[in-house]
Amino acid sequence: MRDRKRQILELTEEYVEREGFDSFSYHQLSHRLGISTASLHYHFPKKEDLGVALCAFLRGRLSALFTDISNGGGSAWEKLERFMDKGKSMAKGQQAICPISSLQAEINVLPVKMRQAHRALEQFELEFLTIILREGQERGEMSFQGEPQEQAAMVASTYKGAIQYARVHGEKYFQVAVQQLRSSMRSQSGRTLEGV
Amino acid sequence: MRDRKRQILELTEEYVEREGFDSFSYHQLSHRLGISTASLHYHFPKKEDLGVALCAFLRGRLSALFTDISNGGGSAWEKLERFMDKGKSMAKGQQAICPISSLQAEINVLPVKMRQAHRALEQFELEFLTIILREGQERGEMSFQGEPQEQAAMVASTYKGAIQYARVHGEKYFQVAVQQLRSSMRSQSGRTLEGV
DNA sequence: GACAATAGGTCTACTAGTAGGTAGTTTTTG
DNA sequence: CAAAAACTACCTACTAGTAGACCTATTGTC
Repeated sequence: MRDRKRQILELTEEYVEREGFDSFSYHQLSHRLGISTASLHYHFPKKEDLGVALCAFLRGRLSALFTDISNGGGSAWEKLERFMDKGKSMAKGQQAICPISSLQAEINVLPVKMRQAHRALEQFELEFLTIILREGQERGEMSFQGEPQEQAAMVASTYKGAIQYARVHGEKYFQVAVQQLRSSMRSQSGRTLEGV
Repeated sequence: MRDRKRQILELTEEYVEREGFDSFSYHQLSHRLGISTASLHYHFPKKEDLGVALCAFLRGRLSALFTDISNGGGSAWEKLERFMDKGKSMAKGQQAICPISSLQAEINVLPVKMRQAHRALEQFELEFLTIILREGQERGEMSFQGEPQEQAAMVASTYKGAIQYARVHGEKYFQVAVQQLRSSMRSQSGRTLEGV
């Protein structure tokens, strides 16, 4: 089995999304996979190694998504929606939050190498979001004050924060928060019209 | 010492803000306070008890803050700023996030009683935020589509999310995100003016 | 084709450390 | 004195991590 590593990483992601990196154990992982903890240590000697590999894994998927969105065409709004699609399914599935947010929340108890990998991952995500917002602003599709980079900070906070809130207060919380976010960026002329 | 309990709770809050509830131990607490872990167990038999007490402690402080803000007068904007002041100092002090957000992030690994206490705490906070936003909207100070309750979901997500992001990306991240949040709610006439 | 040799992956069995928690005793304090 | 608050000493459970044996599929060699 060459994809055992992948299998482990996918399960790790699941646990990170639901419990956080510090809260799951090699024992839980091994039990679910039907192998021993020693086998897990064979693939990822230290838990830190597993964590860094997870960051790389997430980055790969994120990168593919961004390429996909960029090449897919459509308006900036459509791109933003595709960017936020994952969060929608997370809030729906319940119990899970964005793995990047999960790592962010426990950043102070994470091994140093993981912090660096996480930070780069987050930077990467913010830069892509900035590109979408810049396009939206330049084309006059989206309306906001300040620089696209600044607006990206707000959009990311709202989006990730809403996913986290949704786990406690229900799926609807996410939908409502994101709807308000959309309204706040709707171009001036559309601001008095009814919702999307 | 009658305020030993308070002392423990304050230190617990500090740890929750920096590391999370699951990641700190009675040993750390006892070491910092110069007492034994058994003494800690005397005041709070189970860690769950400490967690529930922390929620009550936080609720008390929050309640006092809300009363203070409500009685303090001023515009809805001024009230919102005072609501968000705590986050400002957190982003500045670095290393800390809102304790309520911290608990929110690890909600799935928290004892059941803590989840209930946390949920109520969050509801309480959201309701107060809703009141401020309703006042802002009714007085024409703030501009947003939809119900105040819906906007509160977005504002809370943005605010809490920004504090969390700031711990990784620096204080400025929080300031920028909140500035964009303000801009998005500035009444129509002011929207084309320069920032606050 | 037969025969090692090798490497990948897994196992059992173990270590050391730390977590939360308890029992029973002693000290401090009103 | 009596209650509150602290202590010493311990237990059990679980954590990450290690050592070394074992199996099995491929591969190079005669």
